[in-house]
Amino acid sequence: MKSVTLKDVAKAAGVSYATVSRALSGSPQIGSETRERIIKLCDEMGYTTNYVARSMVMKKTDLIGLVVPSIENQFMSELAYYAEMSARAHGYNIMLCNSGPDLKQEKTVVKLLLGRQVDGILIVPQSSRSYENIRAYTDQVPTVFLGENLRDQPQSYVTVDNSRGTYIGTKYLYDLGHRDILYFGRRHSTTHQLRAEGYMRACQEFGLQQRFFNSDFSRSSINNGYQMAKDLFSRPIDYSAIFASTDSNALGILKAADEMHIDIPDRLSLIGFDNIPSTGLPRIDLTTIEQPKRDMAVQAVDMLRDKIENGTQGYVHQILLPSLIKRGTCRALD
Amino acid sequence: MKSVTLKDVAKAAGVSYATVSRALSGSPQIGSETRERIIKLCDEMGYTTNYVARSMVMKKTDLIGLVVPSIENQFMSELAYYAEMSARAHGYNIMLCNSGPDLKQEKTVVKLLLGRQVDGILIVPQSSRSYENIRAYTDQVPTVFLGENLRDQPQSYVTVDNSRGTYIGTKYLYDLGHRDILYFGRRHSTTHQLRAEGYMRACQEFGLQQRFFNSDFSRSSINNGYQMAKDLFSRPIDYSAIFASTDSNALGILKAADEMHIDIPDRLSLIGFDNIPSTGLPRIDLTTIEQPKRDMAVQAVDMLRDKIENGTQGYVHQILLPSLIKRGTCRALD
DNA sequence: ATTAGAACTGTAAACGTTTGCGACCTTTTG
DNA sequence: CAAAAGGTCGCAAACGTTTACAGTTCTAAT
Repeated sequence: MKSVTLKDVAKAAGVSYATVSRALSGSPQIGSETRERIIKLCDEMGYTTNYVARSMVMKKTDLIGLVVPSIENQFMSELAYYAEMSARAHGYNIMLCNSGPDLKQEKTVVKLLLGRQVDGILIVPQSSRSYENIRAYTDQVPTVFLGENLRDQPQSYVTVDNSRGTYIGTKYLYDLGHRDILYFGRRHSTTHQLRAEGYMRACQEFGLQQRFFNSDFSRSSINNGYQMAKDLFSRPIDYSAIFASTDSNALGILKAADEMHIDIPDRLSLIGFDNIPSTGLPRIDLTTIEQPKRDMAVQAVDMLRDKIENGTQGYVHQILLPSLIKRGTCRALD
Repeated sequence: MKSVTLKDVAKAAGVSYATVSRALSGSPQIGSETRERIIKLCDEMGYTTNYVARSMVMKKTDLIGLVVPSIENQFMSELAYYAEMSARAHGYNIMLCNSGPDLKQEKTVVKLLLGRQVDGILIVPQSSRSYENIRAYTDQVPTVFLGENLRDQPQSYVTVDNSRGTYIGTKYLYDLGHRDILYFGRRHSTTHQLRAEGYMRACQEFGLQQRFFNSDFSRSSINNGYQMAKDLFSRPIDYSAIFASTDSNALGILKAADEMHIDIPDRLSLIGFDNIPSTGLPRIDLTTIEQPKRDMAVQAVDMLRDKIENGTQGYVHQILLPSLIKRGTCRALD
């Protein structure tokens, strides 16, 4: 359990431990025979450099704190996957924290990460209020927000063009012949406001009536969508398509529709948003708007690295393009 | 960006920094007025203790390395979620590493975690060979394996009773009247060998013929299952039920069956293993065997904590009970 | 008044690195 | 042949904590 230190190999090599350190770090002021001898010895003795000691003097931990509301969420776990891969490829490790449902815990874990001396923080915020929530800390450490649009807050973030996503989605439905499109979802967070805006813009452009059905749940989940959809379907269905603000909601709608024998897509077309893996499953085959999660993740760590390594001070709002994934839940009318 | 240290608040309080440290750690040998004054001051000055410095002297980082093949996998992200929550509740933070598909990278990240001085490692192994793969490191740091059965290797692990899982699954099919049950999946890893064994045991007990269709893919994914199932369904279907060794495979089978108009469950009953969230989706509604992921995760961190904090030396094999989740893909015959 | 003891606080070492600076040795140059 | 230059290497400080030990002050008892 006792690990071998620089001092140990120095003693074995008959040099000072400064020399060993330099040999390992490839300093030019070390003779090549000495270097090779030392490196070989390190290998034999199983030396691995102690990163916490190194962090101490370097004032840099090569650690990125990743805070997500819940890693079991498909959207976030995919972001996390690409973020970790990309970070590690650049020498950083990820410290993972679930911020759970409440803002208090989000604040707690950010504070905790600060104590851990992370070089930067990558955060998938719980809501648009997260910015206010952790503002006290964001000037103490490079931070980039991921997945949520913070509008013109003075913070770096990367997100998709949510408004454009719903726009191209409704345009798609319009082109399919739909004239009565219901928008299903909440509009509390900025992200969802923007999604609603894209729908509204398309409606205006194509001369459609704007019709909203708002979920009052704070979190969009399959079950919440299901509950709301049951309510929705208990009333007359005088629309031919539903645009669900998230895939989770769409899945809930799908469940309710199946239960109430409302055929999707024959009776009703349905489109979601996010393109979480579940939407591609057999029988589900949900038409949706893709968020380029991989690009989002790697761009976010690139931005963070830039802040960390170059001390870049300003903030950048990176808005990536969503795309339409045509699958089986939308049908052409007539 | 410059953070405030013990020395800073010591100067402000007019005491030595040892006193501040003691006040914060609740040492009994500090006057209560001094303590409160110092604590208040720390608050005002925004002091947070530097964990890397603390780790240096304490020889303990309160860090647990979590290595999973891929965090985007639903099974693993759920394990990770509960593991992180439970770990943090006990004062530990999680360092996340994806080990990817190859053993080399698994070894690399474990080594990396060692350099980071983690107190322990929680690993969801890529296969049963992972034990051999990282054996060189498992005696340098407390380690527990999660999700894979290592049989009687001298290592701690927590897993489900895989054999029992397939046993109760086939028994369920038998009770439903099925007499020709095909087992679909590979048998390379120990886990899958055990699953096959449970099926075989049930077949023997109920006098059924054992019928295997082996996937030769090393990873079970929806697409691999789909490819194999297309092959399978191109031959005569002289069985009434399929036991898929994983939910992913089952989902692939479902897709192929739908495409080839083989009705599930009417023509064919289908049962999976793992109970990943996708199986509960509308229209999917896959009958499956549940792995108690939450219990597995918290038990694993409990075991790890025990090793870390009490220096427990032996190893324990924790085998949890699987359970049958009855859903819509199995039908009673006649 | 002296002192034993308690209560509190300060000093300094230690943890394992990195790196500026100085020292030594060898080689080259005038 | 002397001295400058260049190539190697060691010394020691620093990073921010924790904690054993020593030191100081104060109370209370003799």
